[in-house]
Amino acid sequence: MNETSRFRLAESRRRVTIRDLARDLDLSITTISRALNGHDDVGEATRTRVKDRAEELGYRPNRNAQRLVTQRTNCLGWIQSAVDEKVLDPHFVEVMGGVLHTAREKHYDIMMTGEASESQILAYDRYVRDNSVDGFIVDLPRPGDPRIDFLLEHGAAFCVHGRTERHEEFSWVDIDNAGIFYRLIHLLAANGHRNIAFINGDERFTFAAQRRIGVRHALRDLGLPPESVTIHGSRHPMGLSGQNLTRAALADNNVTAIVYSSVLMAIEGQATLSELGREAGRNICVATMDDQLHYLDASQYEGRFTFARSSLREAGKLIASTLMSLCERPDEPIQTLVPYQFSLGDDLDMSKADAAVMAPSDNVPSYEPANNRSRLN
Amino acid sequence: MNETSRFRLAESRRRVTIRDLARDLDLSITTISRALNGHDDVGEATRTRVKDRAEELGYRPNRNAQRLVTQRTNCLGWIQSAVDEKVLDPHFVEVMGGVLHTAREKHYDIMMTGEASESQILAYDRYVRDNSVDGFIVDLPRPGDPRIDFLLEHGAAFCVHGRTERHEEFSWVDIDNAGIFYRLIHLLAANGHRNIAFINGDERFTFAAQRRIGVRHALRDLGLPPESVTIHGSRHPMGLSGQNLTRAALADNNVTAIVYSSVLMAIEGQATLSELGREAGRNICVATMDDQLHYLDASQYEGRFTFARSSLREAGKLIASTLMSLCERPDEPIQTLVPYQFSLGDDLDMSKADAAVMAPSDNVPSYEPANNRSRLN
DNA sequence: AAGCCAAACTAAAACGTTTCGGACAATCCG
DNA sequence: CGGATTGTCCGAAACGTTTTAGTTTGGCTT
Repeated sequence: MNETSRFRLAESRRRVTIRDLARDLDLSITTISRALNGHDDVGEATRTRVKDRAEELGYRPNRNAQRLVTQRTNCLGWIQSAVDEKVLDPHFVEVMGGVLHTAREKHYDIMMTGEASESQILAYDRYVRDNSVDGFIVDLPRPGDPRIDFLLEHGAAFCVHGRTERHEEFSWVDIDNAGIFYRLIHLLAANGHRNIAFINGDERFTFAAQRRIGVRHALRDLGLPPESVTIHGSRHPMGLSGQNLTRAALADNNVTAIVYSSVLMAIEGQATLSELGREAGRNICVATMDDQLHYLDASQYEGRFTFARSSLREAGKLIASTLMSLCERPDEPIQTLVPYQFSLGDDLDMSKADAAVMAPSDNVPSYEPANNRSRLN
Repeated sequence: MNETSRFRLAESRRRVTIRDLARDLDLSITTISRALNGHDDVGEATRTRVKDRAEELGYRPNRNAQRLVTQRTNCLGWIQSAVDEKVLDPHFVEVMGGVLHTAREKHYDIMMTGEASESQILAYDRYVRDNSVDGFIVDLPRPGDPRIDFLLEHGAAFCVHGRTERHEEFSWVDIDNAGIFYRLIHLLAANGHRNIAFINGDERFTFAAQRRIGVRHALRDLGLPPESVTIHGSRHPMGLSGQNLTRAALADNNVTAIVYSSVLMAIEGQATLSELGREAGRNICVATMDDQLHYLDASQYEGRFTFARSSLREAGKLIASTLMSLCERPDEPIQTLVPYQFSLGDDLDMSKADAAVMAPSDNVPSYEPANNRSRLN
């Protein structure tokens, strides 16, 4: 291959720019731009001519040039906290599926980054300042989460999956964690269960802390002693698997019901139940949150388990659409409660419970901080 | 708040640019840039002065301006095929954890996008042309995968997690799927198992197809009839859960061993085994691929299961580093086989098997296409 | 026929960087 | 002491868009 042909190849490989297109069509760059972007000051004939030729030549506007001049990126940032320590879990992909789905519809991309927890805030800071993204998705909030303070401080657009303090001030998508578990306990109690094991998620996160609060309030309102429900640690850290936790829960022979915070743990626990001669729906009552993890097939246990069902994928879709509309016109915070439904096992009877309490639709989105310590400001 | 103070606020909120910094330090823009980027034609005194002041003012170079002028984005594209139909599964997050970890180290971000399968190639095309990313991660290749042909055609940088046809021509990270399952069958046969159930992954993907080939070759080399191993469909589509498949496998009472393609299925199947009065390691032999899913705790089954263990997270790290070095100097394809180890259950004896066959270290990276149909070109 | 208006188009500035080619001193060498 | 060398710094062009503030053209009024 001689120099000339190599040059030609390189030349032909060059990406076609708006200038090339303008020269080719003998029009100004301005007209090309405005034709392609649908402005109304360009004739219909010209517009189709431009569009057709652009298609033919495979012209794509350079995203970075666009972003530079418009100051908008059409990218949503999603910073993964502590990729090493934190376990990206199966629930996460479910949310991500929803986010990607809806983001794509509006031609947004997701910019994802892992970050050690010490440098977390720095990562947000960097992205805010260097024009990498238009807004942020914030995952798994904790009580007093510094990310939220930071983002509010800097006036950045963001949507939180979950709630924590200051939740009136920012946009979020969440389920009624407290309410769901309040009602689950209520339902179990109404069906005669007085010795319940509760296997919660990681209570350093607000979602799990809220669930525990829901349980506590249920007992209080039912006038039952706190010991009616024993709490069996969280799924994390590693080693506290569904199997282990289930075994620990059933060490007390009086336990008649187990409430799981995740269907994944419930399924893991199944083997242990069998080994111990327990059968869900017959001699042990199993209730669990069902996040509708696509990969798992929870329908297997329909009728044997009691489910509180809510779609994490749906939550992901809502997070994305919330954040995108926030990026486009940031006015009031947008706050969405994702609905859920109960699906009872054959061993439970809904009619025994107070209908007014059980109806999720009557629910006033309840949230209360895990503790009342005054916030730093 | 009056107009003036509002203006001031807005003004002070303006992101600081290199021009601001230059004016502030009474230096040229060029010098700022070169000082910050470590060029050697700027005095040490000036360099520290610039760096300190940049830090003070919180200056961050506008990424989009940088990307525009350098023609490099420091972004890796990861296009998720068919977010709706394809199930983003727990294995995926594990790989992602590794990718994010290593990408972050070298200051790369991951640009993620979901795309319906019809428009898949279009999405790659767009990203290639519009300067969105420097290279691509390609997931879950299938036989004759059009994405690979396309990317080779366009000379784009990419790294595939897995192999398929033309694997000599591109960069990949993979495990020896065929070899692993070849040896697993060999091991089981050497320990007297003559009726084995194999629960494979989705055979539309090469990883699962390769595993099946490994099984077939093992039987051939051992001189055992093909019926010695029955294949029980894949995990997908939905509804074929670990429970269902395990039940189907044990419908044949003569089955003495089950080989799972994923530890997730193996764990799901545990409940079913218990129900059927089988106990792993005692009256049923369970062997499984263990991808070291962080969220699961497979150590529970140490000694009862036989594991072929390989880290998906490690694979993710390798994918990222491969792709990044490809982006920086694209020369020869980089091809990496991720190692694995066996961890035998107490019911199996390694010494009964031919050591020469079992040693993974002796393995010649084997790959053969699932079928021999000639490729379209 | 002059003036006006709308429709269709465009030149040039701007976005915020990096880099090329040079400029200007101070130092070194013979 | 003059010329070459070295160490620092800088002006201007370039990257590929969008947008502002027009200009041109032709038809329509009156």
